[in-house]
Amino acid sequence: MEHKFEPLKKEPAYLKVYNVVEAEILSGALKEGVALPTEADLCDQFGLTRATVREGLRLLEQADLVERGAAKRFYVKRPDTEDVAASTSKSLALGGVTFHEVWETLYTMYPSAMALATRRMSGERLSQIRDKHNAFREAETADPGDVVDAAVEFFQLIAGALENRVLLALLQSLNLLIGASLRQVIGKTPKARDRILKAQSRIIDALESKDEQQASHWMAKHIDDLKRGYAVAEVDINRKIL
Amino acid sequence: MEHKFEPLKKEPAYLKVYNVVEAEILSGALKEGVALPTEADLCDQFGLTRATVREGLRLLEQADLVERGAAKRFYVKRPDTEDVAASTSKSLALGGVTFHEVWETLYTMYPSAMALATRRMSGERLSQIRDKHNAFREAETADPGDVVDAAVEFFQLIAGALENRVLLALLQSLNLLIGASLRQVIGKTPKARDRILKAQSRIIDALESKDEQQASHWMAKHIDDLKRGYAVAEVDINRKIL
DNA sequence: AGTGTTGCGTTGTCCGACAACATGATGATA
DNA sequence: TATCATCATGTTGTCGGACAACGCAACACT
Repeated sequence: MEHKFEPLKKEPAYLKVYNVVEAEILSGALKEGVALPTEADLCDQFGLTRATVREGLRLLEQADLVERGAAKRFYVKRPDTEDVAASTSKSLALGGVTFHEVWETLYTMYPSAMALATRRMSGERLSQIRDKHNAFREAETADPGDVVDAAVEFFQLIAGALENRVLLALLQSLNLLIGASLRQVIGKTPKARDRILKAQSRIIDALESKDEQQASHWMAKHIDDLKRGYAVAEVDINRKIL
Repeated sequence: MEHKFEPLKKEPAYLKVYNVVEAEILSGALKEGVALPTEADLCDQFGLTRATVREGLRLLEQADLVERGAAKRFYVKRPDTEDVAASTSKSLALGGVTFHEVWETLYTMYPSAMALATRRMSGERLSQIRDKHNAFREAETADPGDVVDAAVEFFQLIAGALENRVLLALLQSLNLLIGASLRQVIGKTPKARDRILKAQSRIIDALESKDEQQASHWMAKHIDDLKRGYAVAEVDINRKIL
């Protein structure tokens, strides 16, 4: 038996730049908000040329680990749930997921999240939700886009009430996807606004009376209703959302 | 009241490269698997120099939209759920989520996913799960790392059985996080292996008899058990997993 | 106060160059 | 003829230096 050697990796220098800086951020050596050295300084410290260092910086940029700040300098930034959700949902949408997959995920996750949301919902958040709901009701907008925005925002507020960044990130991704998919059918479903309003109202009532089962129940109904919207709009539920 | 103007943005050329190529991939003009033009060709086509084009390529690379293939060329690639999950979980872990947040998400999502998994589980997948389970049982490994791997793989197989890429991507992120968090406590929980084996066995039984409620129930128990592991290992559940 | 001006540091882009490497063609050898 | 070594070519990774555009701060001016 011969000894097997690992294919020794010689990662390009620009990747090393990325890895080193990422590790420093991870380890806490580079704290959030501090400015990265200028490109010229990085060149000195790494012993590389600007072209190479800059390629590494592009990787950091795309990874959302740094952010352009004052004077175009880079500042360290830990990606927040919104960034994570945005890139996740973008990749998924791009990957060609179907209406059905999005809907089913919604149907699987949200009702069970509602139990937690009901327990953890603060009075402050609840009144915020109620306010948004009322604003949506009173703004008698005919613009389908506004309806989608209001529907998605409702989900966002619920997700935020969970006080859990992991759940939040996952549900936010989902919310973006549901927004993208709703946008494609909302124009053809005239009664959508009323149905959404009614569903939200029932869910809010359940939240106010701290009734976990009712909250779950009406959320499931709400999501089921969204599915009916696809049928009304006559979109094939197995079509890709993009 | 003064009129407010949008801050007019002039994106740098390397970003334009990224956006243009991304749009081409999205629109389908660049199909998966086809090779990107060489850097020199891209320079000609965009009217830019290699340094600039390469910065754009680094963005595409980090976004997982292209992949190095034969002869180091770039090939178009739509990100699959594994890539999405990896970057999602990495960002979250980096964002400093706690053991409790990860655990709570598991507890919220998996039991309700089990109902769907039970319905959709194919005989083939089920026997695959059973095989892995038996292999884990018979490999009387003492290596804590192997135990974690087996536990995570079990979750992965369940998630895969859902036949839903959105759910899969979300649960995969979660699986990576649970792996990372388990790795930190498994060494201090000597009975973990047995408890995990027993839990898996019960879940598999429920899956075989197509009993959704039992599957949900034992999965909830399983996850609850994982939480007990944190207590045994005396880790503060509100600590960050990294 | 508010408004030019000037200067400096930094980033965005360009040019040209070369070594390292993979691929495919060429040629030598059995 | 088949196999293997060698070389030419194309592509990427890295380098060095260069310059324009831009942001910021300090200053001078009204």
